[in-house]
Parts: sequence; C-alpha cells; structure tokens
Amino acid sequence: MRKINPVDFTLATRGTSREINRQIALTLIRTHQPVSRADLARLMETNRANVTLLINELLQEGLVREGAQASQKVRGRKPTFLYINSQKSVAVAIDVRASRTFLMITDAMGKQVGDIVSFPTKFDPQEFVTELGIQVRKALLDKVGSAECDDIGLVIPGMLDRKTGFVLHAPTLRWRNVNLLEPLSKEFKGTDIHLENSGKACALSQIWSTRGDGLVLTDIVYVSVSDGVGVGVVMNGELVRGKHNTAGEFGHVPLSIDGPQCSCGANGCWEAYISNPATLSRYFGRDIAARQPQSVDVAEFTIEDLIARARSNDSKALTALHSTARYLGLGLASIINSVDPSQIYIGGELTEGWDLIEAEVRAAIKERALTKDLGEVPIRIVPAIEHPRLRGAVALVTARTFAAPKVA
Amino acid sequence: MRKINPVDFTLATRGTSREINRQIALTLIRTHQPVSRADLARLMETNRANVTLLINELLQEGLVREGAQASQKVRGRKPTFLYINSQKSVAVAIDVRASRTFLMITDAMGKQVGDIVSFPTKFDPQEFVTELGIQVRKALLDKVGSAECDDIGLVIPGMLDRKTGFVLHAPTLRWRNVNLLEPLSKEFKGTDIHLENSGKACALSQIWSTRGDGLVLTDIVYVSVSDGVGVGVVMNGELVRGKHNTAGEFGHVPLSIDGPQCSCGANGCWEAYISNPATLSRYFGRDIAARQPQSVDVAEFTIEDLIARARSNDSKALTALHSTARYLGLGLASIINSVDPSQIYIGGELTEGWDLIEAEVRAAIKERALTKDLGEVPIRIVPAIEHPRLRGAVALVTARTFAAPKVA
DNA sequence: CATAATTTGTTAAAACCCCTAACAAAATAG
DNA sequence: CTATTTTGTTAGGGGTTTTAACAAATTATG
Repeated sequence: MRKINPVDFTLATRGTSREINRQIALTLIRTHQPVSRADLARLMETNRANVTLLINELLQEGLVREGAQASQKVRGRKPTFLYINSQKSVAVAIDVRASRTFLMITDAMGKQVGDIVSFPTKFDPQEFVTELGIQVRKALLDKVGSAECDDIGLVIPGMLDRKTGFVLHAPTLRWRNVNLLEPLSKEFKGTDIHLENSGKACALSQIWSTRGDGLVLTDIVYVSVSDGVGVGVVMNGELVRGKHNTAGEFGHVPLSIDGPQCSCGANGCWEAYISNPATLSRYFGRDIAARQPQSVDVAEFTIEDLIARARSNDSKALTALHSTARYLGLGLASIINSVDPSQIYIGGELTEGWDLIEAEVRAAIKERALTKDLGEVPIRIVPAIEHPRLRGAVALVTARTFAAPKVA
Repeated sequence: MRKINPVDFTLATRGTSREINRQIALTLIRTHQPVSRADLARLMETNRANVTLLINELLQEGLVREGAQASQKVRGRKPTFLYINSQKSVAVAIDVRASRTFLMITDAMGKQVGDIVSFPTKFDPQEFVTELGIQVRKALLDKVGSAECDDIGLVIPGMLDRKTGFVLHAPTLRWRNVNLLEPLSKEFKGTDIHLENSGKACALSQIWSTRGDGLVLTDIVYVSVSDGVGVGVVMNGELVRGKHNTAGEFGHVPLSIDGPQCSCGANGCWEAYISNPATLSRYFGRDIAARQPQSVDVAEFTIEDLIARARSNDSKALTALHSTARYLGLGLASIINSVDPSQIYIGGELTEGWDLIEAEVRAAIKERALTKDLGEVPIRIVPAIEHPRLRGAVALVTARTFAAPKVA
C-alpha cells in the first residue's frame, strides 16, 4: 500500500502493460533459466500467445537468447529454452577500500568474468580516477578483449550524495565533499556509472542474488564489521536510502551514551564497541580513542591474528572476542527491534571467527529482543571469499535492468 | 528501484493501465479539489479525452461527484468542478487506550462527522467488543442516521499480527495473544475492519494528510511519547512493518545498556528515559523500575501537571523536563542516523511543554547527528487537539481507497 | 451586437496491448 | 502409421490510451 505521490507520479500509457510484463518475464527467466515459453506462460499465469509476443521483443533487443532445444521424457514438441543474454553487455564492479581497490569484470547477468584484480588505492581523487581508468581498461582488454564497458558499479566506504555524485564523507579514505562522478564520467565516456555506499550495496546484492531461488526476502539487513561498521537496510523490496542517502548508520547508534569515544566524535557508538580497531584495542588494553591514525602500509596486528590466537587458546584473545560478540548482539537487537527483518547478513573479517562467537551473539540478541520471533531472526554469515562488496557493486548494475518499472 | 518478487508478482492485464490512471486521478482530485477535467488533463500531462473516460467511470462508481460550474475570468467555456464524493461511504475511527476508548465518524474523505465520543475501555476483550458495538452503533445513529458503516479503522497501543488479527502484546491493556479481529468481524458484519499499531497508524496519517498540499514527504518518522514510546516509520512512501509487523520499536533501543530497567525487561531503553512515567519518576526521585503498576481510575499527578509546575518556576520540574528533553534528543539522533527522514513528527502529552524543551532536544540531536543535514531535520509537533491516533485510524481506511495498485 | 477567439468537454477512429481460440509444428505412445 | 500431447504462432475480439476533430459555452473585440 504505497501512496501515490501527487507531484511525481507516472501515468500509465499504451506501453505500460508491456513494460511491466516485460520486466516480469525478464525476472522469471533470470530466476528460472533455462526456461521455455510454455513454462513462462504457466509461471506468469497467462497464455503462451502473450509470452511469444513478449519474448520476441526481448529477443530483438538482445536481452534474451534462445538456447538448444531440450529433450524431455514426455511426449509433445520439444521446448526451446530461453536464457538471459549475458553477452549483451559488460560491466565492471569496483570496490574502493582504504588499503586497496578491487575490481571485477562481469557479464550482463552479473557473472564474474576472469579473476579479481586489485591495486593500491590512491588517496588523491584525481590520481585515483586516472589510475582506475588504466586498471579498468587493462582488465577489460585482458578479460573481454575490448576496453569498452557498458556499466560501472562502484562502492565506497562512506556517505555519498547520489544526485550530485559527491562523496560527502569517507573517513578511511580521508575524502570529504569530493566530486567523484564528474571525473569518472570524463574518464569513462559513454558508460553508465552507478555509485553507492558499500553497506547499502551489500544489502542490495543480497536481495538480488539468485542462489536458493525459492527463498525471496524483501526485508533484510546487511551489517558489515570492519574498520567501521556499515549497515544497509532493504524494506518492502526496496533499499532504504533516506532523504540524504545517509540512512542505515546504525553503527553510530549508541550502546551507552557514556561509552568510549567513537571516530565520529560522539560517545558509545556501536562501532566504538565492535569495529576491528575496537576489538584490538580491547585486547591490547589500549584506550580506543587514543589510538593513532592508522598507517596503511605498516603491517599491523590484525583481527584475523586475534582470531587465530583465540583459536590457539589465548584466553585474553578469546575474552576480547567474546566481549565484541556480546556488544555485536546487543546492537543487532536494536536493529532487529526497529526494523524487524526476515534475515540479517553479517560480513567482515570478524566472521571468520563466527564459530567462536555465535552463541554469545545470539544470547545478547535474545536478551534485548522484544518478542520470541525477533530473538530468533536468522543470521547468515557472508564470508570474505564471496566478495560481498564487489557483489554489491554488481547489484547496482543488475538492479537497473531487472527492477520493476516506476508506475503510479 | 524495487525488485520484482519472482514468487509473488502481479501481471499487467488489459485493465491495469486504467486501474493505475484511475488511482492517479483520484489522488489528484483529492489533493487539488475542486478541479476540472481540463485541469486534471494538464496535471496528468495527458489529453482531455482520456480524463473524460476515466472520470465517467469514477462518476458511475460514485467515487467522484460533479459540483457547480465555476466562473473564471478568462474567456471560454466554464469548467465543471469535480470532487471526491465524500458521501460515498461512512467510516469509524477507533483509538483504544488504557484509560478510555475514543471514536469518531468520518466520511469517505476522512473528514470528521460530528464530535468525538469516548467511553472507559473494558479490559476483557469480549466485553470490550460488545461495548464497542453498542457505542459505535449509537454514534452512527446519532451522526449519520444509520447504524451501518462501510469501514472501521482501529488502532491499539501494542504489537499485532495483521494477518491473523491477533493482538500479540499490548502492555497497557494487559492483552497478550488476544484474537481481536474475529469478535470484531462478528460484531460488525459486512464492514471492512483494519487494525494497526497506533504508532504506525500515526505515521501513515502524516503522509496521507492533505494539509499543505504542495509538500509531499515519502520518508518520515512519527514518535509518540506517552505511557510508552511508539514509533512509526514510512520509507519510500510505504509504511515499514517488517516481517512480523513489529518494526519501529525504537522505544526499546538503548541509550545505555546499563541504564534503568524498562517495562520490557531490558535495561536502559529509550522508553525508560523519556516515557511519561520515567519523567515523573525523575521528578519525584523515585526509581522507575520500582513504580507500582498504574491504577487507572486513581487521579494521579500527570505529566501535564509537571509541565504546569515547570512553567510556574518549579526548578525541580524544569530540571526533570530538561533531562527528558536531552534523552529525547539523543534517542531521536539514533532514529535520524539510521532512517534519515525528511521530517519527524512528535506526539504525546509531553509536546504541550515543547517550548520549554525544544532547545535542549535540538542540541542533543546535533550532538550525535552524523552530518549537518541530519542535525537539522525538521521536527513538527502534533498537538493532542489534532487527535493523531484517531487520524491514524482514519488513514488506515483512506489509504485503501487511494493507494497505488499493486503492480509488477 | 455580431463575430472571432478561446477554453471545456465529448466523440470517433487509430494504435497498442492482453486474451481467447484455432492451428501448425514437433515429438511420443501405442 | 495414427492418435495424442505439448510447444509455439497467428488471427481476431475487447479494453485502453492517444490523436484529431467537433460541439458547447463563454469572453473579447470591432
């Protein structure tokens, strides 16, 4: 039950029905492929005639392709299978982080092409874009034989204004009010560029992922625990961006307003309890607020090292992790009580020690969850190997081609 | 950019375009009335022919009526004005509270008919429904001359399952797992009954209200401070309900996990700092957790009394209010950081002393808001005289008739 | 005051789309 | 080989937007 916006609506025209059904057909081919026209007609609960017309249009546009005829055991004419034409376009997914920038080439379906490449992130925005241009073109030539691509999805760990393409604030990159879209558009002429905060993009990628095709969730939360804490929320099948595209900053909701100081200036933010630096500080007995600005090139003791020590019976390490686990759970309870999601996804280095902390996390959640149901929200760990942020960057692109048309 | 749900979508049929444009026309008549067909054609950026056809249908259904011809100063044929036919149906809005139950008769536009009546709330669900039936029919006979109504919108201060119509937990009513929909359906045969949590309904009513017709907000938060703290969130023009319809419980997000005990059992919930009992306890120096179960019929010292004392230079009262103001702002900051709304609405008895606390609230918000924009979110006070919960109950009904059709 | 100009609202026909029904194509069962 | 079944296409009916033309109604103007 959405309200129609009386100053920004979309009238239905002669082509609207076609547009809607076209996207539904695309969605169903994407989630059910390989699939025949007759199958689609059954899935869509319409007639084959309608499907034929829809598919002819999609074939002509090159969005869909026909495959080999299937052999089935029942009698009757063999169906011709349909697939999303993944050769239709080439996209580049880019994950910008403080240490390195990662990139990956994908086809129109968002399937990875070739391996992931990475390079050190340059902190000067202009230099960064120039370097990115070189690396992207090199990767494209390597993997698809042409330096051209149709779409770029880029995620950064920070807040940004999607209308202007400005990075408002990315603490770890030390970017503030940086116009990123303009130089990118100049560097990559003729390609559509989609920017998003990495936490939001990760949340997007989870509702757009096609694994476990039966399961369809429209209300989920993605929590990324790393140097900071990023959160993305999807409600009613749509990413929650808020008025300034800064929604989802649960990382700065306090556990205790008198708690340790956070990098944002306030006290007792969730992030100040559970970020990797917070956990490490707890282990070393340091004051979190007093920590030096991180030097990127110096190999430091990492959270992975801490987890390793905890596994080899370093009781101090395990205690530090358990503290983090408890605070993680208490903060998750706030998210759960306020958002009531169907599922929570957790990413970040911390998840490699999930078996050590799961019980603590769950106990803390139940301690504050308002109802039994809320206390039992399923939590799925997203391992680093799945490259969730790159998947998020991909989702920025795929969402465009498969999303529901704007109507009413 | 909403994802199409591949297991629950709505195909466009022959009538879909009409359905969409019909609702758009209704919405525009509602927000711009009185309005002519020619005006509508301009607003909708379509031709007058299309509007004529749409309106003819709406006239026949009785949803729209023609008014007098307007005299305008330009030359040309006089336009005939169109209006929403508010006599089309009768609705009853019901606000159930621990002390009393309020009800109001409205027309199809949601306009109040007659005055608001109230009666003591019976705590036994069956008795409550029986009493409600008597009162509603009496009010209907009084105000519209017939005991029949088309829709009932009912809000309660608690969590409920909208699918089954069960009240999961309404602390102040002492209802737990009460089947409310079934006895209501029996009592009011042939009328559509819409139940909702009062905080959510209040949020709904704010996006559906037509005052200040230019202003259209799609991301708002309603915070109700009373015996407890209720919050409703609207994102992307749609109410956020979550998986179990329990989303929005920001009242139980902690300010300090070691803070005072809350009625929910956890410690340091926002509600435990800013609810009316919390403020009163602070004034009397009582421990909040130790307070006796409230006896309803005993006239107690209320928050209004406290505000009155603060106005007459009772410094202790003012201090208590200022503390509440600060905690209110700190909690609002959490909501602002996580939701990034265009506007926040605050209702409840506390708002009668808003002039005394506004500065403190704003300062506390800015203290924790992540960006300058977020610190400056507009806040609008909803005075009790507007009867926000009854307005919310009305919105449950009006939203149905004017909402965008489900498509794709 | 007659006529031109302008605006509103309606009607007829064209274009587009879904939907039913019939049919051709292609495969299996008997 | 024939009947049966399934797939995919084509033709026509009905609903909807859209264009174009027109009647109705009012004001401006010479």
